[in-house]
Amino acid sequence: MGRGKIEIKRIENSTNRQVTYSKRRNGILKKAREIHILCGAEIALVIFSSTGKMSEYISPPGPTTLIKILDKYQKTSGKKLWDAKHEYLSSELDRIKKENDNMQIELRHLKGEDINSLNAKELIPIEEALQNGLSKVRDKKSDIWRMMRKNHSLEIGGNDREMENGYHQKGRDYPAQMPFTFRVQPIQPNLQESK
Amino acid sequence: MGRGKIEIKRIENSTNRQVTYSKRRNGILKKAREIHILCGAEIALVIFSSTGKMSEYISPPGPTTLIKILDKYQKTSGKKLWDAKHEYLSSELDRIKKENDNMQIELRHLKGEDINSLNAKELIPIEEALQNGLSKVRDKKSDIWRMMRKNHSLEIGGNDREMENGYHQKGRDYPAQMPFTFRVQPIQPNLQESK
DNA sequence: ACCTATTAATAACT
DNA sequence: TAGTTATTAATAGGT
Repeated sequence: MGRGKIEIKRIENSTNRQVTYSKRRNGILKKAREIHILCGAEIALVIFSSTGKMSEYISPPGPTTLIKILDKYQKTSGKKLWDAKHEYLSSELDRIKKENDNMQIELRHLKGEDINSLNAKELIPIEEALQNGLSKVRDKKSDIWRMMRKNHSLEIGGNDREMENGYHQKGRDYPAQMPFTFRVQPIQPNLQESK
Repeated sequence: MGRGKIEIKRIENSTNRQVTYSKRRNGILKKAREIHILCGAEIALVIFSSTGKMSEYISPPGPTTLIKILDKYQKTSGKKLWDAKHEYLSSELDRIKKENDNMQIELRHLKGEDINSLNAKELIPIEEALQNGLSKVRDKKSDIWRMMRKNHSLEIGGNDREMENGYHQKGRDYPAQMPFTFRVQPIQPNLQESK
């Protein structure tokens, strides 16, 4: 497409090569834009001229588009772009995500959620775990209760300084069934998030 | 350049779009090859069709060319690629690790572990959760049991072949409180860590 | 940079 | 999905 046909081989005349580069680069960038607009393709195009000047066209505009495209490139082609460290991070992430999912499931089961799909045999260990946990927690609570009565003090836990005010009702009787029902206290922050 | 001029805007007809994509993709790949050969440009081109199919053209052939081009891209443009990716992975990892830790703690507490440091007030929600979970699991087990009795079959779960030995004690009475207490069975591995 | 003859790409059709 | 062709688009070589 020009005043004459040319062979596709390196242009030796350097001026000519530059000119051709410039023209064809514009052509490709335009084509890239067009295929993106016309066909919704995602496209990442980076060119360096032989003199080191860079041009780029990267399709859905956005600062992370190139990264996303390169990520997809890796997954699709199987070729590695990021180094070993990144690989390590990626695999760690995958591993922990899986662990997370498993814990999520176990937690839900212990809370009695999502158990409709389980059969009796699968329910047994869950029930045992719950029974076991419940015993331990109740024992612990009883321990604490006994200690408090023995000391005639209501301090709970050795390091707990927030338990002072209005709390020394010595000799109060607690019902046997539910020895502790604290209707008191500044609300403690949840257990969650030990950072 | 065709039987008619077209506007550069998304082609709505999907078949048409697909055909045009295919043709233009070939066109761009050819142009990319040509500018590389004619002008000695380095070029990295990755395209994904809207259906996710990838095509690429990467110029001086070689397994590390893309990486080199992207390195140059970073230096030339000042935009981060590796670092941005790295930072993203790191923060994701941190976030999920925290989530993981929290679940770990909650799980251990539900199992009655690591509860010595908890005070009575902290034990209450745990006990409630356990009580609640236990009820739900027992209800579910009862459901299953009832269904099984109705069907005059002791098969537990459709695919369970390990339920044979010593198990068909027809007519055994189960105490009302604890309809199922399989004191049998190979101990099931704990739920933990399905890897 | 611009011009334009010529080749190359491709839109519509089969 | 792959070929054909009329037409438009890109561009080589010249100014």
